[in-house]
Amino acid sequence: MLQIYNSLTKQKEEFKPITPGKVTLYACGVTTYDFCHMGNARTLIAFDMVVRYLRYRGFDVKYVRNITDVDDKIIKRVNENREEYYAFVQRYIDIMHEDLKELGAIMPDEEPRATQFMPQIIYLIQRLFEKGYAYVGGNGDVFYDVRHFKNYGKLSCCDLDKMRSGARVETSENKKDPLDFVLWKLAKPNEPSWESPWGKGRPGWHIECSAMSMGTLGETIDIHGGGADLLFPHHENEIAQSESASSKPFVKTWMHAGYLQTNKTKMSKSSDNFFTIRDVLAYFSGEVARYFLLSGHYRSPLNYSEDALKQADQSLESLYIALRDITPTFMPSNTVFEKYFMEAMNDDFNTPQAFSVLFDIAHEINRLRDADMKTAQAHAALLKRLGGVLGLLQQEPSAFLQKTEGVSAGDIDKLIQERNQARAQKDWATADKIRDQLSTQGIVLEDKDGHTVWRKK
RNA sequence: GGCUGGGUGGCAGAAUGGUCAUGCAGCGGUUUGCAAAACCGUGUACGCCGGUUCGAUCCCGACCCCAGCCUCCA
Repeated sequence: MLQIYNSLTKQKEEFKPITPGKVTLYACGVTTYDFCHMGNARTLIAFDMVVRYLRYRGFDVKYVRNITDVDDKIIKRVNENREEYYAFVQRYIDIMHEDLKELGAIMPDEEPRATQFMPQIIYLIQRLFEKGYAYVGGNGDVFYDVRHFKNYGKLSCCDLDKMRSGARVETSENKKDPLDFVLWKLAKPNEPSWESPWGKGRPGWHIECSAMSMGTLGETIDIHGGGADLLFPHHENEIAQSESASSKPFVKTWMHAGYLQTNKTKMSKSSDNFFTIRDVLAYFSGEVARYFLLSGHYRSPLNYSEDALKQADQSLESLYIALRDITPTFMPSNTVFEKYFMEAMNDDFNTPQAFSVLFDIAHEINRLRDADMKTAQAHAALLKRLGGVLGLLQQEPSAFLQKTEGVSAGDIDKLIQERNQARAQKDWATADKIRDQLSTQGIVLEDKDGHTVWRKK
């Protein structure tokens, strides 16, 4: 039984899709005005893992991840760069796609962009007017009237009046209530704009996701999620808009990924403590970065450090060593490993626990490979399959273990030959000298069963 | 001020009322020409103080500390 923690009810619930066997899932993507950082990657990879596991469990998942391509920050950057708007946005979309590919992410089935949903957005705002939830403010912008929606605050669990006492809520004479938020914002000069019944302008931040979620997946969907920082106000506002327009529940299960931290504080663009995906990929492979991101439970904070990445690299290496020089064959029967793996993942996607099962299988392969190659091969097949559910271990082991920089495989083989000639003559001094030489170049040699294999260190 | 999560061994990071997380690193052993890898073994970990209990890291209460949201944020 798959259990998922629902941010709306604050508890784990048995997951039952609205339509048996099918899952509609919407993940909030990124705003494309800069390189994605590892915090973005964490959330993106968390949902990637969720989709993969749901599919492994046999669900027919429709996976939608949006792109926010209208936004104040984008406009600001575009004007600073004096760049053409769509060219700027497209550049960062391409970069995001490249980065996510490196991290082994699957593509969503649909990737809607806010700018492609203007008619739906405008229609949604019209519906909100008809039902009395929208009004034109003092400055001509269109606002959502939170006072009208009695369930406002049900996700982020805040009392309207208490939130107001926080004093960090910006007041404005344009709004009826400080918490009211913009649905449609009138354009200023040099801003991209779209025609609407309320004048040329652009949508507010939250309305686009409501329009895209309902437009691509329906008015009530199974899973909607994003980073924990979207709980309020973004997701709260999405609920308000969507449910007051459709009079239906918007989302059954809300999922939120925990923060990636650096030095125990949240990694974010505004704090200037972030590392982009590319920063990490300059030193570690995408698979190592992915392993790291999944090495903590998706809802827990995860601490980013170079050391943590190194540990991920080492861990992944030992899994690949188990898969080295072995041909995965058929699935083994009667093993308890897959059962344990599923139990871990069924418990709100407990990837750290699932990892421990992967290591159990790796140990089993290493124990069996001399005594019972056939069973070892079967376990190798299982390890690769379960690793695949997490988007890991799909490379050839040699591709992971022998990724060299600076030294060519041909040169290494030549030196290994020389060394083995020396070894045959028991010229240990020469042999060790060659090994030390390779070692300084980051190459480790292993002598086994009369031949020598190498890997990067 | 309101609200949400946390505090686990050198590091990362899970579960759990009483026998093992797991990984990385370390140590001892087997193996090896020496190594490496692998295998076997190895650690007085659970913020502080009370309480419940035959027994608590895990339940309850107080306290301390940390992070986060309440403003753009994955």
